Amino acid sequence: MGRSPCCEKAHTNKGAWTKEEDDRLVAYIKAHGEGCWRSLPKAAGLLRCGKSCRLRWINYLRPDLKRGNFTEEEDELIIKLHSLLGNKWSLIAGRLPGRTDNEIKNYWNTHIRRKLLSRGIDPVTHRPINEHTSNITISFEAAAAAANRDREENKGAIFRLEEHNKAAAIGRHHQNHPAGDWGQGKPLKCPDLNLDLCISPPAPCQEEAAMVMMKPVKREAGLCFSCSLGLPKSADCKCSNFLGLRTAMLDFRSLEMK
DNA sequence: AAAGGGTTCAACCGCGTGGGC
DNA sequence: TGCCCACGCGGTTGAACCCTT
Repeated sequence: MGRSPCCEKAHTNKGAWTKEEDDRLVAYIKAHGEGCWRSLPKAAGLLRCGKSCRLRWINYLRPDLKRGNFTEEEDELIIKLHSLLGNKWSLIAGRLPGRTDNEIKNYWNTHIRRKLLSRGIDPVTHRPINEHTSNITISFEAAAAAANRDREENKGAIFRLEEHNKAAAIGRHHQNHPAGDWGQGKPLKCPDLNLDLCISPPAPCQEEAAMVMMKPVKREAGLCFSCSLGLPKSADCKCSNFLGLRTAMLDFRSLEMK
């Protein structure tokens, strides 16, 4: 027994949307707002399933969509976020106002993957393609192991810093790789965001960080350009945020929350 | 000009999750 | 506590378009 279908497929249209269908959907949502996708098609007089309506609205009809080509700035931000979050397209989209997860996913698969490959970077691991693949550190699954290995390699220095930061109930953003080094022809290293994701019970201010993470970043909301891209702080930077996070210990479970 | 292969992207599909009962 | 339902997500598909020969 399979899962029951989300709608009565025999009486629904499929494939490309017509102008008339678009108009009906837009008019209905303008009048009644988003939500109740299952009942929306019938109410709006559309022969579509709710899922299809939702997707059409979110990916194409929403008035706040940016559309048009991605900028270099957006490219680099997507790459950095992907190295941090993996294929969490909705989370990545949440950091790019006006862009949808579907759009970013498609753009990644068609443009950025190739761009990274041409730079000699594995788009999955964000490591140089010829580097030994056992050193993957970008996934959440590997984060704890990577943190341990980093501690070993740095003879405890990072660990002490972590302990210090834990005590101060703030996270870490110790970073000393010039952003310009990345992808500029030198031996390529993965963009070392150095977020050192840790699995730990939330400290008091983590909840605040989690709340911040649930909302899309608006760059004008106190983030300088460098911080919004995850680059090292500039001399005149006064931000206490990184990628929309307060510099708190980042609990990856918070990242998953919406 | 036409054929064929490659690319892009809108849309679909199935599963996981969380809330309500 | 367990079930059901609706929603949201990520992977996949396929039609339309583009490019090369």
